[in-house]
Amino acid sequence: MKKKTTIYDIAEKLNLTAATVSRALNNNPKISEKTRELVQATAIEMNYEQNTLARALKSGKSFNVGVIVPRMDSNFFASVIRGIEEELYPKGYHVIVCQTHDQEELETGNIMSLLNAQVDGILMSISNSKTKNKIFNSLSQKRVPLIFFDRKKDISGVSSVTIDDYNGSYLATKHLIEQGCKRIAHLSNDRSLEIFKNRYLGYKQAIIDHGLEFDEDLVIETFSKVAEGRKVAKQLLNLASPPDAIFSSSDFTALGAIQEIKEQGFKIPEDISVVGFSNEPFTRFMELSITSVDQSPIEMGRKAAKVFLEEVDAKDSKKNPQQIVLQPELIVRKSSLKTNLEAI
Amino acid sequence: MKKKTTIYDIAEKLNLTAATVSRALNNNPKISEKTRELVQATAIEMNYEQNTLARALKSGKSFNVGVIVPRMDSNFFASVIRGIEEELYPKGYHVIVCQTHDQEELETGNIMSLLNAQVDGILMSISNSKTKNKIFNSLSQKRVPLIFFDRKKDISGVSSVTIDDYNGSYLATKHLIEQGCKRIAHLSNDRSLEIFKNRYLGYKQAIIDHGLEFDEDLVIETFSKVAEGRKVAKQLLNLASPPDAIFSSSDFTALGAIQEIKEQGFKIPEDISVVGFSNEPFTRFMELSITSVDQSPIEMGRKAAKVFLEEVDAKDSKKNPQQIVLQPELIVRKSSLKTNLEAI
DNA sequence: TTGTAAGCGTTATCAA
DNA sequence: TTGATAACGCTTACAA
Repeated sequence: MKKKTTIYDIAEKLNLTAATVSRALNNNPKISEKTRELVQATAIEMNYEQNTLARALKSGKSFNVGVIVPRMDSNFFASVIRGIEEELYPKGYHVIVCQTHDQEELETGNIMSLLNAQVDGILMSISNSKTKNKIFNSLSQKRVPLIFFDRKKDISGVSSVTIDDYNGSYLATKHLIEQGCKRIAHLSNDRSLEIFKNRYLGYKQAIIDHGLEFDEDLVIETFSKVAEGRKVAKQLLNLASPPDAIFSSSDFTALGAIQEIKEQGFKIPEDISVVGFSNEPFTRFMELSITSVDQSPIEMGRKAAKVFLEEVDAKDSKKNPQQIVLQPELIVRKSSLKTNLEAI
Repeated sequence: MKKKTTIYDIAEKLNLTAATVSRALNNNPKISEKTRELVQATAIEMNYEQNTLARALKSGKSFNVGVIVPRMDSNFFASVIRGIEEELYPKGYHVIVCQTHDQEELETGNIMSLLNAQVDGILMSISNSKTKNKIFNSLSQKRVPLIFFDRKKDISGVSSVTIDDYNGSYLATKHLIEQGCKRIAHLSNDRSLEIFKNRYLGYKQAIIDHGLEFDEDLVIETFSKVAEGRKVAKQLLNLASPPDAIFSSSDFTALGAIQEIKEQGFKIPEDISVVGFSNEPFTRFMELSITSVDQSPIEMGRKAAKVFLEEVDAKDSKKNPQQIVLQPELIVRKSSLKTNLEAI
């Protein structure tokens, strides 16, 4: 194996010491311009590449950050990761992505794996399962910055970047009301997670603010799968007084609901309007495009990465945890737009 | 900061040396059973965690492998990554995922980044652009195993795990012929990539084998975007003698084609049948579900990871590059299944 | 401005 | 079976 060039090789060739070479390479001020240029030129000539492992061992940093997401094949999370990459690559960091598949064991396991891999920080969106705080405490003990995005937990001292789910939900529900809908059902999700709790609350408040009757029977807790959406829609359609609109906290359940509604012969949006959440690409591509709430995931990723950079630089000084909240945008499409407003 | 426990701490507490502790922890045979148990118990008690960085520095390995994919938000690549994870996590490796977004600069940049991060190997699916062989040569010079999956390049000494695209294509085309289609168009893609060349060739051969006329005008090269599918379908429908079926090398272009066909008032599959490739989840979820070719991505990932493990263990001994080819499966759905065969 | 030397946490080699 | 020591490649006081 062709040995890699080290700073010793450069030092030897130039009759200097490794220390000087190291300084020259790192643009340390305590060095002459001439030496610096000579060293840097020689480094290029000899194909020198820094051994990041050694630097990491010495500095205690790995220049890797871990990103933990429930899954990476959703457009939302993939886009957040993209945003994180955009911000972190230029700073010399690498991004290790792990998926939890919403399983608590995997979530805990991933955190431990990443810690073991010496990541300099963890950016994560927590899973549905109620991961114990214990593991997060061990993170702060080790002084590994933890930043939540999208799905957070309230842990003191931990920063987060989320969207205003409450407002997104409020906007979506208000839109349905303005389209003339009177009995709006809500497909909720594990409300021990803030995002789903807030989506529920925003929905509820919009109903109340507009003088409609809030009916708890129209709120169903399910989870983000197409098949679940079908199942739940079936339940709703069987009610004595079925809804004339469904606002889902997930695009996937919205899709399932749409399939079921159409199959039972109802028209969308005329009979029943549907709105989803997340603005997954398929909501745009469907024959019946789906109204949804966009969460600006790239922006979310970039913001989370910036917070990480601040915290990792802050070292031992007291942390000022930030709670950044982005504003969502309602994208109106066919599934809820009644062109003739006679329905009102 | 609470200092991490090192083997020195354990050694000190037990009046041993770090070397002995290291041996005990690594189940080195040259140690007494008693010491081993004592050390291991103490390690647990003191919350010892191995510093993988130091181990990496010493061994020259990082226990990280890099995975490069065009994008991670397609079900296909996400599933391959899942397969790789399943195989590699138990062996103590971590997986660093990078996306190229089909840009050559990013592809080259990612490889260099990963090398700089000291990955022990790279598993990749190459991008559409014609990445220069130079970068791959530098990989083999550094003795970093490179394994291609799905989208490969023929480089001597490099292993690959692919599916039999030729056969998948052949099956899909044959299926359309059996459904009574006579003029089958093919949406191709950059044929400098083997997968798309093979899908083209399988299609062509099936046409010829079944006595149909092969018409080069029915083959259109495009790229994997929904909007492209629409555009290309428009072209095809404008032909003097339009096709009665479209076999697309991508589910995304198939989807676009379907949108356009329906918009122009044709019926699917009666007037025009459509088959895609990759078995993305949306092909199943659409109101009009789409026939597609499944590529068993998880299996592909696992196989690729296994090849990596073999190569990384082989050390300096001569490599025996493997070319593993998996068999695809045709999943027939509504977009091509004519229930009444009167069309024949 | 440059050199010396210690140290980051391991593992491997040699000696005891 | 265990201990002492060097080495992996780099950074950084401290000394010159």
